[in-house]
Amino acid sequence: MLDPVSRVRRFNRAVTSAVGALDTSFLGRGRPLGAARVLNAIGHGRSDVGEIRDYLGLDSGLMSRLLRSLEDEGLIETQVHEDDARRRVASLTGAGKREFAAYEDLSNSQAEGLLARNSQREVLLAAMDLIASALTRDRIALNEMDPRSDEARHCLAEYYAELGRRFKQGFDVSLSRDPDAKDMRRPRGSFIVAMSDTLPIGCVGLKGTDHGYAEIKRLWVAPSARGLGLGRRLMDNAEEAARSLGIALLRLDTNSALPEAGQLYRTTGWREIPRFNDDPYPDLFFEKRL
Amino acid sequence: MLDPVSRVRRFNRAVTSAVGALDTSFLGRGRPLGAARVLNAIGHGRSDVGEIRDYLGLDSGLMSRLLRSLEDEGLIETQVHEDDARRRVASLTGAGKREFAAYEDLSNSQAEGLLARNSQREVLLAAMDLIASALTRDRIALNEMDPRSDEARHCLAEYYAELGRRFKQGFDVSLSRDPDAKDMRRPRGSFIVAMSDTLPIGCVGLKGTDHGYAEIKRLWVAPSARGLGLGRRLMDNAEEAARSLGIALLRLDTNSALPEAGQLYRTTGWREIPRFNDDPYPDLFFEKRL
DNA sequence: GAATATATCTGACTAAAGTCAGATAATGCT
DNA sequence: AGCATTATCTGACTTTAGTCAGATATATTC
Repeated sequence: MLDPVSRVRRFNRAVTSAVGALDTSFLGRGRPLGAARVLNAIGHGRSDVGEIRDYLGLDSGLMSRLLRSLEDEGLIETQVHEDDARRRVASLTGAGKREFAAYEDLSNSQAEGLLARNSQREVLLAAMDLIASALTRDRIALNEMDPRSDEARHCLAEYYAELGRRFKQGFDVSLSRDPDAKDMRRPRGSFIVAMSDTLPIGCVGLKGTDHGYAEIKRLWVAPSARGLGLGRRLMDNAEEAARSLGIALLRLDTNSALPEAGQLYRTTGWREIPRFNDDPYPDLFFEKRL
Repeated sequence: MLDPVSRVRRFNRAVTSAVGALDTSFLGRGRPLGAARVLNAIGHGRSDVGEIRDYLGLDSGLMSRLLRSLEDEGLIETQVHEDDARRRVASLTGAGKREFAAYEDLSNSQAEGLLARNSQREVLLAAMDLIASALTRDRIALNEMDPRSDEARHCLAEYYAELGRRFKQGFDVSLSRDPDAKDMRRPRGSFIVAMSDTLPIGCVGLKGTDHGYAEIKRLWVAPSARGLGLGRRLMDNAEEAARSLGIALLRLDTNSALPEAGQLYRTTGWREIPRFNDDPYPDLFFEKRL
C-alpha cells in the first residue's frame, strides 16, 4: 500500500481513468478513435503518410482505409509527395481544420478542467512537468536552434531567474557579459535546446570569440528534468558542435553557488584555470582541450 | 508551448504512451485485454459479478462471455452468492492465481522500471502522489477505522514526522498526551482515515473524555493532498461522528506553527478558549458547540 | 400469492481494429 | 535496362468489443 511500487501503480490507475475520459469525449464527435487519431496527427503537422503510420503504429492497410474514410468525410486531401511519387502527403481541408479545432477544444478543456479543480495549480504543473520528463527521457531531442527563438528565450529567462534565486546577491543580466546572439550562431558558435515533446527543458550556448577559444555559456536544465543526465548530454553536444566548427579549445566560467555544475565539469575532462575575464558573477574558471 | 494547458497536454501524451506500453505487455500473455481486466479485478478481491461489471463498465452480455472464456481456460470458478441466488461470485482457481501473479509481475516491473530509470526517486514519487490525489479527488473515501490499523498508523507516523519538522523544538510523542486507542473507538470516540484508492492521505481522531466534551486530535492531510479541501471534509466527518455519539461539545488544541489549521478552525465555527490542558506542545485552544 | 423488479445468461447482431497476401507504381542500384 | 526495394493500396479475412432483445431464475413488494 505504501511501498514505492504501489504508489506508482496508484498513479497509473489514476491517470488511466483520466486518459480514458478524454478518449470518450473524442468518441462523442461520432468518429472511431482510429480516424480521430489520424486526423489529429495531420492537424499537428504530420503530413507524410508513412510518418503518421509509424507514429500511430498502424498497419499499412488499416492506415490506408482510415485515410480513405477521412477523405470521404471531406476532412482531408492527399497528394503525391513532391520528391518521391510513391509517398503521399495528407493535409486538412477547411472542414478538416474546423473538425481538428473541435478536437483541440476538447483536449484543451479537459486540461483546463483538471487545472481548475485544483487550488495548487503551480505545484500540480511542476509535478506534471517532472513526470512527463521522466517518462519521455528517451525521447528528449537536442536541437540546434537560434538563440533568439521562443524556445531559447524561454530557457534563458528560466536560467536567469534561477541564478537570481541561487546567488546571494541576486543576478542582473545587464551587469553580466551577456553574449551576443550572433556569437552563438553558426559559423561563430551554436545554441542547443533540449526539447521534451513541445517543452524546452534545457539549453547550452557555444559562444565564438576572437581569442583562439570558444566559451560554453548558459548551461541550464529545468528543475523538472534533473537527474536524467541531461546536463552531460548537452555538454557532449556542445563539444561536438565545437569540433564541427574546428574549435580546439573551450573555456567556461561558473559560480561555486552552483556545485552540481562544477561537479559535472570536473568529471568530464575540464580543468580549473585562473580567472580569464572580469565578469562580476563567476568565481570558478575551467578549460578543456578537444 | 509553455502555457499551463500545453504543459498538461504534454503530461497527458507522456502518460498515455506509458499506459499503452503496459497494455501491450498485458496482451503479451495471449489473452484479450477485456478478459485480462476481469481476471485482474477478481485477483484484486472483487468477487461479485455485478460489482466487477460496474467497475469495468461492461455490458452484462459481454461480462458473461468474458467470465465464460476465463472459466474455459480454467482460471476462474463461479458460484451462486450465498445470500442472493440471483447473483454470482467468481474466484480464482490455482491456475488463475498463477496467471494473476504473472500480470502482477508485469505491472510491478513496469513500475520498478520507471523508478529505476530515474535518479530522483523520492521527488518522482511525491509528484505521482500529488497528481494521483488531484485526479481522484472526487473518489476520496472517508472511512471510520481502528486507530491501530495499518492505515491509521501510517497517517499518525507521517503526522508526528511533520510536527517534528515544523516545530522549532521538534516533536516527541512520548512527551505529548498521546490519546489511548480505545478513546478513539466507538462508543467512546472515533478515528477517520481518508483513503485515495489504496493510499491513506489524511486522518482525524475524535477522542472521548469523561469531562463532558470530546476532543479532536491528530488532524492530518498528506502534503500530496493539500488544496483539495480534505481537512474540512475530515472535520465535518468528525463532527458528524460526534453528533451520532450524542456529544454536544468539542475541544481541540493546536500550535501557531500550523497556521493553516488555525485558519480552518476559525472559519468553521470554532472559537478560541483558554488553555484547558498541560500538554507542552499546543499554544492555541478551541471549542465548538454542536 | 401475484405482480414487479433484479441478476445473469444466451443468441443474434454490428462496429472497430487489426492481419496478411498480393497488386501497382515509383525509385534505387548495378 | 533489368532487378530488387519501397510506399501505398485493395481484397479477404479474423478478433475484439460492444449492443440489444429476450429467456430464466430468484427476490421483493403489496
